[in-house]
Amino acid sequence: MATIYEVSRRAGVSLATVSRVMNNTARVSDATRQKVLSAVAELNYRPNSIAQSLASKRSNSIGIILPELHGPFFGTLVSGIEQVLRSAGKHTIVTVGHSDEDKEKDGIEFLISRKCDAMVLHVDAVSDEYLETLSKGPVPVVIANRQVSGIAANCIALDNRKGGEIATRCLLERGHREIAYIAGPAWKTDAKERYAGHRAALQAFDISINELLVFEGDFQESSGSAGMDHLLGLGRPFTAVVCANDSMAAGAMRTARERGLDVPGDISIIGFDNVNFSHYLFPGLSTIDYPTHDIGGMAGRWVLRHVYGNDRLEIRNLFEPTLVLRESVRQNAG
Amino acid sequence: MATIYEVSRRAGVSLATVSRVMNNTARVSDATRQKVLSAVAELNYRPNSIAQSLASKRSNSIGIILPELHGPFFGTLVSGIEQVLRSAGKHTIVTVGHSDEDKEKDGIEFLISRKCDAMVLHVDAVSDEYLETLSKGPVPVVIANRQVSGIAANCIALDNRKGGEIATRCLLERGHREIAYIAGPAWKTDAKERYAGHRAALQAFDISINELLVFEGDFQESSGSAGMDHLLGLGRPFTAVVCANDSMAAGAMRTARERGLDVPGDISIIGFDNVNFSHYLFPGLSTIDYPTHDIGGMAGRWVLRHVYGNDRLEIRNLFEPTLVLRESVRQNAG
DNA sequence: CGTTGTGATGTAAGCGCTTACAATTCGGCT
DNA sequence: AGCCGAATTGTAAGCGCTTACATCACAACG
Repeated sequence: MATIYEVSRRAGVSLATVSRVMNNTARVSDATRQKVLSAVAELNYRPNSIAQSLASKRSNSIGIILPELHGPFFGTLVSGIEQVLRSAGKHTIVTVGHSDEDKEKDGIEFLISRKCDAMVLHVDAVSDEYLETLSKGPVPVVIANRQVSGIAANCIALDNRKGGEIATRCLLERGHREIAYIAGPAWKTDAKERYAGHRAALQAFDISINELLVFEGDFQESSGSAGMDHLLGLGRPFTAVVCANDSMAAGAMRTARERGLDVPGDISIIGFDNVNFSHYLFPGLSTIDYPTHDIGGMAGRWVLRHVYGNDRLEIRNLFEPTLVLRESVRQNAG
Repeated sequence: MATIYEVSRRAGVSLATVSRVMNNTARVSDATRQKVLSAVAELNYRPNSIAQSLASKRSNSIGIILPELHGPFFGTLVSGIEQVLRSAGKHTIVTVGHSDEDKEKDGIEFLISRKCDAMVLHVDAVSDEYLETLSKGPVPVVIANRQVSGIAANCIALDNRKGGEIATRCLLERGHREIAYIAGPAWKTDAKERYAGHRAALQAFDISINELLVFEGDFQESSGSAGMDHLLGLGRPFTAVVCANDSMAAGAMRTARERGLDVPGDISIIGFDNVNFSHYLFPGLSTIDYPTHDIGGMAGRWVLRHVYGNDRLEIRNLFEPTLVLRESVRQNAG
């Protein structure tokens, strides 16, 4: 591979000049620019970006850390980030944290050692304090899908609470009064907030929460099934169930059908996330749209703005969830 | 951030010695090793991997290029790659090609300039020749989910043809004789092979292909719906339809139901890929399992073996598809 | 006691680029 | 002609590390 040195020789100019035309970092006369450009073309020269990074202390790469890479959710998120960053000539280094504190920290350390210009973090095992400290450090941090109070400006998230509220309100407005809830793991922030939204909606309708009708799942389909089983076994009547995410809703729906219930005839179900498969379900799953791609894109814009100085970019920190109404929810006949 | 120089000063040894203990690249007495290690700890030193790469001409990073990042498929693939590479201390740079020739080439150029030690490519727009030439170049290439004849050893793929055969055979063995086919885009290699498998299976049962019952879709759900509409409009009887992927199968299934047909009562449907949502469908979709995660993992192993010299690793180039039987396929009563 | 071999450590030359600073050129004025 | 400042180009010092090679200390040996 040709180096900048060979280009400079062939063009008959200095290293610095070549560097300048490559990076458009200073005025160069048209004549020399042409000489350089043709030397570049002849030698098929491509700057070694590793060397560039070392010399400029800019790596032009952004680290991303996610809980997982498979599944419908995170791919969409990375996709959003990558798209805006790539179009600005930056690139992404992706690594996973498996929702494990050590692995998450490890991944972060790794990205730092890789001299990323910034990091986009989607982590759930490390503490808020850790993140606050981290954000004081040398490498800028944007936190996706989590709100850390001390560093709100670095967070790009969905208003989960409002989402939870909308979901339950949708049911209430359709006449449902006995509403069960299949929650996410209580230690996860988003799960907590969705649940808080649920309670707020009930309260707004002057309905007291029946703790019996709440089941704590783990965001997996199987726990949706288990939750539905549990709820049905209670013998307490209910006409609708809110699930804290679509996977659990799918499990719940399946189990309800297996128990001979009709959805939405006997029971309405609403999920959360609007993942890719939710409209494939039968009946189509009503849910709360999670603008994952947009949130990813916004995280990318945040970086462009705060790290690469593109000040014209508007940043929004909190995204609004919206209702997606499909067949799984129906007016309560009772 | 501390540099190796500061560590060497604090430990009272030379740069080289610090480097040696960091990389375990030569014998160092226990005493000095301890001195170095504690200096490292005190300064919280982390090698600058950019500088390492420049000096060693090893970047310890592997480039990945994919058509897209969202959707159920590619996330799983990256996940497989990342997992095995990460556990070997390597990392991944991900970029997308959008199935567009220029973008794919651009992405590849980018990864090369980034001095990746190797590239894992999942591309469909560039030509076989381009890939063959590329593989002769300085950076090793492994090609996922595509078989390029000249460089078979660099390809990790699924036997799509056999998969197509298994799908159709599954229907044939259950008494179906009038079998429709909703194909993928004819210019995609995998679509072609799956279709070839379909025809082979029919042939093995001495059934001649009815071209009328073949519809070319584009792998999207909507074209599955369109395909089903088209087929039903033909007025020719058929008792089963093979879809070249699950998304189209989902569309076909939905449309069949909307037209008042029972799946699998009136018509059996089988898909291909076994994507995450296929078991969420109602009825559960029978399909051909695509071991995406394993294929990704194998691509990672290929790199470990051929680039980092881990010779003990076994490489398999062709993966066998397997049948996943769910409710959408039933014995033909007629 | 001088040699020699061996293991441990140090020295210093890059890796390919960026960038502060110095040098040069050149047009416009007086 | 002589001078000045702006525009252009060149020089060279790093960026933080790896690694070939040199050096050193020391034990074993004849």
